[in-house]
Amino acid sequence: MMTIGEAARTSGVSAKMIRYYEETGLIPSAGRTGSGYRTYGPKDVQILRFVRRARDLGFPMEKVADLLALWRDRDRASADVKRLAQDQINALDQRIREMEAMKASLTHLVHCCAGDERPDCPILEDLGGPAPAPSQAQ
Amino acid sequence: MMTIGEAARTSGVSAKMIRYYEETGLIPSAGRTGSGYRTYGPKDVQILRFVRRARDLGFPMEKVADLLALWRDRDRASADVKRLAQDQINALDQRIREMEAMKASLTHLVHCCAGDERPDCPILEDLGGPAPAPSQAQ
DNA sequence: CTTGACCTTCCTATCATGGGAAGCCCCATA
DNA sequence: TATGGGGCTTCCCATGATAGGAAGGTCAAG
Repeated sequence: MMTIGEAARTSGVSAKMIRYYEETGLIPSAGRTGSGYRTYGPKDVQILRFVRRARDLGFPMEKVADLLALWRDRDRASADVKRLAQDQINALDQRIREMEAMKASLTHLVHCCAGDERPDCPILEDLGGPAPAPSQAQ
Repeated sequence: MMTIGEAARTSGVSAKMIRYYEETGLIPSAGRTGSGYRTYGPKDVQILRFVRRARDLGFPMEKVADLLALWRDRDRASADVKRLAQDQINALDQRIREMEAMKASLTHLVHCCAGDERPDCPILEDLGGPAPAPSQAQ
């Protein structure tokens, strides 16, 4: 049995976050010593490490909760886990594409900008330019 | 002169956000009618559109403020603008790389998972696995 | 018994945005 | 002129995941 500080060090989850995860119900409430200190065993640390790794893969906490539930369920179907993982890949892909689009726009603008001591700048001209014509789209 | 609602529609920035930008000093305080309604002219809408576009390129509000300052400064050096844009490209690149790494890990795990009705799942095994050996790194 | 490290709870902030309530204002129409 | 509906105002709250800090209790080593 260890204190929250030791559990934090061995799991890679900060003590702050461990308490937060407990408060929100993501993880079960830790045991307590007579004086109120939380206590953690190897199993608890494993759960925390699980959460940590799922977060490192970009899963939002809600999905981490789903993964934890499947992990605990010995009768799960691996298809359910795989679907969660695939959904997360798709979500990442979506965000990557959005950022790639931003990057492409910026890269174009940067290539058009002299980048010298003169004030003329196509980047600012683009940002401050007129609204694109609505082109009578219905 | 238009109301905040019209300014929102023509600039693409919500009325909520226009008030927030004003409150935080990103944009100058709007004029007011006798009865307290904010008023916006074409110049104000142009500023709002500028902010909107910079945000669409992923600039954090702090950098948007820097861009606005350069935009207003007729003696700016385009090099300063270009540097901000390049920094933003680098920041995007960083985040894209992080997400690509997550995606690669997940893709590997997904390929290893049967995805059927059986409970055996390498994804969960990986998440719940033991801590990687510290390998006596100093 | 003191000291310092650790634990507890509670409150605050972040970043950018949306939601909603309570109340005032403006305009058009009956 | 009265009324109704939509728009405006301010103020408060929530998000998601995390960090910071204050005030106070606890533990262990010296």
